[in-house]
Amino acid sequence: MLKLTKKADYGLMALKFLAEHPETPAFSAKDLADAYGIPAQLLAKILQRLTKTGLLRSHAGMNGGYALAREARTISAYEVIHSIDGPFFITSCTKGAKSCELTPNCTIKEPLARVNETIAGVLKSISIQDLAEHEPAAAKPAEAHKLVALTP
Amino acid sequence: MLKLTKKADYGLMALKFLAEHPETPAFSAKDLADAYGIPAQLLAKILQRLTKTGLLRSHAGMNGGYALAREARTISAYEVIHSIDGPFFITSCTKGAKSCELTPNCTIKEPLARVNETIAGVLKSISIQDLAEHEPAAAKPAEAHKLVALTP
DNA sequence: CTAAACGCGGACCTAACCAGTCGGATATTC
DNA sequence: GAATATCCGACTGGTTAGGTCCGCGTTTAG
Repeated sequence: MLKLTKKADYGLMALKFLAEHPETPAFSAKDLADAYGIPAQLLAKILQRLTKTGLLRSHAGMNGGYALAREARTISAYEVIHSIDGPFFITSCTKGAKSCELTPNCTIKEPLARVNETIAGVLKSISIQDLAEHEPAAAKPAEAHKLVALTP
Repeated sequence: MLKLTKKADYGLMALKFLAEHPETPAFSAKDLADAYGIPAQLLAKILQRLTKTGLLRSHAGMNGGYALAREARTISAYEVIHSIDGPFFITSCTKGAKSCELTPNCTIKEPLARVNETIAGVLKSISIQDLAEHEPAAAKPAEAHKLVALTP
């Protein structure tokens, strides 16, 4: 179906919320969960993952919580999704040294991998800041065809 | 995880195979399944779907089978995937009249919808013929930034 | 005309995976 | 030391993808 998980959605929402409130030093998982009606414990685990991957900074104890580790402008949607859902690939053939297990000539995989990179490129070009601003100005046309061109 | 289903993969493989053998009038589901080591009955159902959506032409009886309904150049990967997996959306919020059920301001959905359209555009720009040719020349740079530009 | 080869299509099963929960441990502040 | 946090593994329940089975309609070869 080509859709990303709710966890990734939640993660993006939370980061977007943090980007919209830069003055506040930290938000607890519960604060963020309440803001969007997300199950608190679930969001907590997501935020923990984002902390482990270096996108968030956490602080335990009272008045603790989470804050962006970097500037919102420098955090891409790709990083968030990748942190939560792991590496994604369009091709269901799991990549790596072993190509398609049984299928000998899965030549379909190759052009689809280009598509995959294109999507990744688009996602990388979108920052959390872009999400926070309602007017989404992203993906400069200058590098657009570099992203989309399938012939290197 | 953002990956398309095996069924869609199988469908693309089958269409690619048909595009590579335009001289042969028809291939049975079993022929195509054997060519790639795909479960025959499963591929059969996929091909039936593609027939219903008008991408393939079927012929029952002996020496029957499937053939492309149109020229390979005019069949896009998007159509194939859409036929098999149905409409896909990046956002896990199921679209439609009802927006995000509980979440009041899921502003994240809007820019992600742009990404969704971008992906769809890339997929639409790739034809079965492109898959069949090993050297994949797709997505003319001319319309590239039209696809990627998130600000209309 | 009959049987083999084929497409058609519903019902069904199963294994994986996502979403969400529970419970406990550790850290920090007051 | 009590309240408020993060941290983290384990467990469960529901959905869906992947795959199978079986019976039916159609066509063609012999």
